[in-house]
Amino acid sequence: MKEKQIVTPFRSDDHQHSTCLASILTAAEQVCRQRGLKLTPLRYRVLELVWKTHEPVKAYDILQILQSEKKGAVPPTVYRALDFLQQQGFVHKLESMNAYVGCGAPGQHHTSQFLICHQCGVVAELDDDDIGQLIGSKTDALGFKASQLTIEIKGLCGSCQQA
Amino acid sequence: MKEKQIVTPFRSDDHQHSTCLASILTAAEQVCRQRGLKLTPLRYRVLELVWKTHEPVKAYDILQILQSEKKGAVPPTVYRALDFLQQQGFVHKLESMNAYVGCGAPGQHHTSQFLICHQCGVVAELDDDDIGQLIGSKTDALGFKASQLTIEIKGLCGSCQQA
DNA sequence: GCTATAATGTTATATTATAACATAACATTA
DNA sequence: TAATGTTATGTTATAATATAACATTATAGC
Repeated sequence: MKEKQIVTPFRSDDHQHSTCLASILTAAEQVCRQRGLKLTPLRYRVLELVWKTHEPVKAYDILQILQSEKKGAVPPTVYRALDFLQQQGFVHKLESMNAYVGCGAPGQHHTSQFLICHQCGVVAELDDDDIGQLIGSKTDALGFKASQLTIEIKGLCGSCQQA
Repeated sequence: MKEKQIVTPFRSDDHQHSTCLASILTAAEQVCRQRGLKLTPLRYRVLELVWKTHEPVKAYDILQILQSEKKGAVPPTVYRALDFLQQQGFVHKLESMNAYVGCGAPGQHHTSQFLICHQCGVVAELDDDDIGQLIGSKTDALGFKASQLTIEIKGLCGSCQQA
C-alpha cells in the first residue's frame, strides 16, 4: 500500500477553498474525537485561521485577528493553540519562515517536505517516501539516527513561472 | 569529478580543533582576497566565534562575547557580520534553531544538508549530490523551480548512541 | 457536589532581528 | 592631495517572535 505522495498540492485555478477547508476541519474534529482530545472553539478557530489560505500564516497575524474578534487574546493564547495543533499534526511550522501552514493530512503521521513559492506564497506539502528513504539511508551510513526532519524548498511554482 | 559528500564530519576523538580552525580561517582570508572583499577584524572575529566549536552558536551569544571584548557591540554589529559571512558562504544559518554554524567548505558554492545531534549539539554538514538530485527531480516533476533548500536533520550522532 | 486535570487567562519578560540614520574608514582619481 | 564615492561600522530605537510563571476557570470522572 503506497502512501499518497502529495499531501497538499499547488491549487488549480478552480480550487474551491471553502470545500477544502470544510473537509479539513471535519477531519480534524474526527481525529480529536477518536483521540479523546478537545478541539475547543479557540483551537478550532486558530486552525481555521491557519487554513484561511494555502499560504503560511504568522502567529502574530493570527493573534491580531483573534484580538479583533474577542478581547483578551495574547501571545500565549495563540502559541498554545498552535502547539496543540502541531502536536496533533493539524498544522506544521515552517522553520525557515517562522510561520505556520495547515497540514493536508490532519493527524496522520508522516514526514513532510514543503515547497514554498516565493512569488505567490503558496505552500505545497509532500510526503515523499523516496526522499525520506534516501535521507534515511544516507544518515544510517554515517551512523546517525535521524528523528526529526526539516525540509523546506523555496522556489517558483508552475503558475508563477508562466506569469 | 565527484564532489566530496561530507563537508564537515562528526569529529573523531582526536580532532585537533585549533588546526581545524586555523585552516578554515586561512581559507576564508584567501577567498576574500580573491573576491576583493574585506574580511575585517570584526568579521574575522565573528567567524572565529562561530567556529569556536562545531556546535551552532546564537547571535546573542556572539554579541555577549563581543561586548565583553570591546564596548559598543550591539545587535546590528553581529547581524551584519553574520550576513556578510553567510553571503560569502563562510557560515550557515540553521533555520530550525535560529543559530549559526561554520561552513566546512568556505566560499565554495554548494547545497548543504545538516545533521544535528540533539545530545552533544555537534553539527555535521553534507553536500550530498544524490539528495540534491532526487529533490531536483521530484520538484521538476511538479513543475516547481527550486532555488533554495533548507534541509536540517536532527537526531543522535554515532558517539552519543553508544554513550 | 468534589476533586483532579486540562484549558485558558494574565502579566511579565526573554529572545531574535531589523529599520533608519550618522559617522568613519578607505580607495579612486581629478 | 583634496574631493568624492563607496563600504563598513556606530548608534538609537523598535519590531517581531516566543516563553515563563502563576492564577483562574471549565470539564470529566468519581
